[in-house]
Amino acid sequence: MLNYDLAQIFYEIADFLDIEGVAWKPQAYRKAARTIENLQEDVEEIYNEKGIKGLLEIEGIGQALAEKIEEYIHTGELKDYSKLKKSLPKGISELLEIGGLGPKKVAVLYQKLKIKNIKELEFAIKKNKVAEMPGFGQKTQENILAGIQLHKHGTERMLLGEALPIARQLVSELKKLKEAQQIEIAGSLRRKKETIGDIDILISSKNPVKVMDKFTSLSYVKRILAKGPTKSSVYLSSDIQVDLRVIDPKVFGAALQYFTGSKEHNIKLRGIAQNNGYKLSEYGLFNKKTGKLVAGKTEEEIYKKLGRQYIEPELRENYNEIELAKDKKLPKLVELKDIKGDFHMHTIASDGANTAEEMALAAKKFGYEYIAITDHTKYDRIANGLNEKEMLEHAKRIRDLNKKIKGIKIFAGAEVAILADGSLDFPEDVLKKLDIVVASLHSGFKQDKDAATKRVLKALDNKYVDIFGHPTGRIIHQREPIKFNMPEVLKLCKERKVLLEINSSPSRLDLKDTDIKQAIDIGCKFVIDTDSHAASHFYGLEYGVATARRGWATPDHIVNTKPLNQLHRYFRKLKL
DNA sequence: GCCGTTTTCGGCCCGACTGTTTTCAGTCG
Repeated sequence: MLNYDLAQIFYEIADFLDIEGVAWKPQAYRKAARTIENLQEDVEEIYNEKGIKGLLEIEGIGQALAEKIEEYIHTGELKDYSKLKKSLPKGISELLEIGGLGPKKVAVLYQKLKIKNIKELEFAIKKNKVAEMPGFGQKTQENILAGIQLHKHGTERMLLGEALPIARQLVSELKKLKEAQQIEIAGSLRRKKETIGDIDILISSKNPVKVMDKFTSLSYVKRILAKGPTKSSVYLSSDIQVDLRVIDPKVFGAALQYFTGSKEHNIKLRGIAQNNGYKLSEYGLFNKKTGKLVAGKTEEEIYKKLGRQYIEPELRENYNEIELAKDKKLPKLVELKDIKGDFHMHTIASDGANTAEEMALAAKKFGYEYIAITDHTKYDRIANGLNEKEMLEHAKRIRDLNKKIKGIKIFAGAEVAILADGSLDFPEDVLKKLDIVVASLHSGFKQDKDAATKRVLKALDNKYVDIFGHPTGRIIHQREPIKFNMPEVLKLCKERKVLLEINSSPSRLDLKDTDIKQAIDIGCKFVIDTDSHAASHFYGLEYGVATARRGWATPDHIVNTKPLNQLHRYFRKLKL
């Protein structure tokens, strides 16, 4: 995929042009970068199929940028980009990553103080040089220094599964205020992105000052970045930024819509508002001519006025949802309450924390109708994987649990390792004695694309494999997804009726949203599993469901929304 | 640099907060 590299280059060009003080072009480059980054197809394929014309069809790509993409496809280089890189020093774009520093200030620092990177900036601050610059001052200098510290601390985004509990705790604290009316989480957290940059919370209240005072004095607030009557920003002791906005109850829906984003979704929606004689902002939808408020109390009425059905937050990424909403063609997304079971979990037999019985009882309490217990196999020694004999004995004990525990069906399965050559860790005569087989990659993540594709295709061609577990093997912030040919593997899954797992573990979320969308287009089916290693992990199911929703999945795409008596349609060996 | 039911030229999302300056530019989301 050239998309990622090209997008990064366009972003960097935008930064360079910004520092040079060039107007408007940076926005155009950034817009193009965002579009390319989010594109489903590879720009190189588009170019190979339709040439420059195909590139021009992409939103935000005109003649000049299309030619640049063409140049990059042919030569792997961009002359204009190289030129810019030569004229400005290398570290300069990292200066823009520091909070409080934008292109104008960076330009001043570079031109007047010859500052080219963070190190030189720190040195200049120590000598008090920065405060003396025009437009700067003592306070600005301090803020830049604090920004440098934060930048060093790591700008890594927080996992959805880490941020959501923190946000919910804040919400419950703020709910105690009698001045607070409605209160909602907004931003990427409401859209349930896999990682979150900061937490956005909206409150409607007629007494903003009181709300802000309470918020900024919460015990886990470490530093106040800004405090005003409508907006305050703080850093928590857990090093995450929280923005709180106080909204007039009359336009709470408009604010919620605006602050939920995404940016791309909102830009598109504003354009539609403009074309229809409206102006849309966080303060409501206004008639452009009369200036009169026409909608704002709820999100629903805003979308309705703009001729759209309501769009779920998880879909608001400008992936065609605004167009489909016009014809009321958006899918009815799967919900947490639709999920009736779980096909992937571990016990103390391998690397889990609870016994099979404890897991089954907890699963029943959680509301599941059925589960499969799927411990590791012998190749995964580090996870205390079971050999064939141990697994079959384990399976018998699991099946026997059904006599003891009523009100939940317990299947005996295994999470079988896919070996480097694509063979499975257990022979077929053992696999066929298990109710459910999850096949997963736990090694060889550095294989090249061809080898990995062959390996996965061979493994999934085994007629006893029911589920492809956490397919890409990625661990967010830690391990890249394994590089196999995704469309080819998805096609095989469809043909062989292998179910794709959407793994709910917050650091996996694998398949991820965009892969799920692609798999749906190809015609695949899924299961949403928790991969629980302890009874408490069932509560992570909501992250898997959120990811499925971001991938446009409906209940019909997800096999574990089906009742127990229909499961035999999706699993070959299941005896009910 | 992009784009067009206001436009092939002249716009480009828009409002809050901060700090420096003293009426506003820069930054952020």
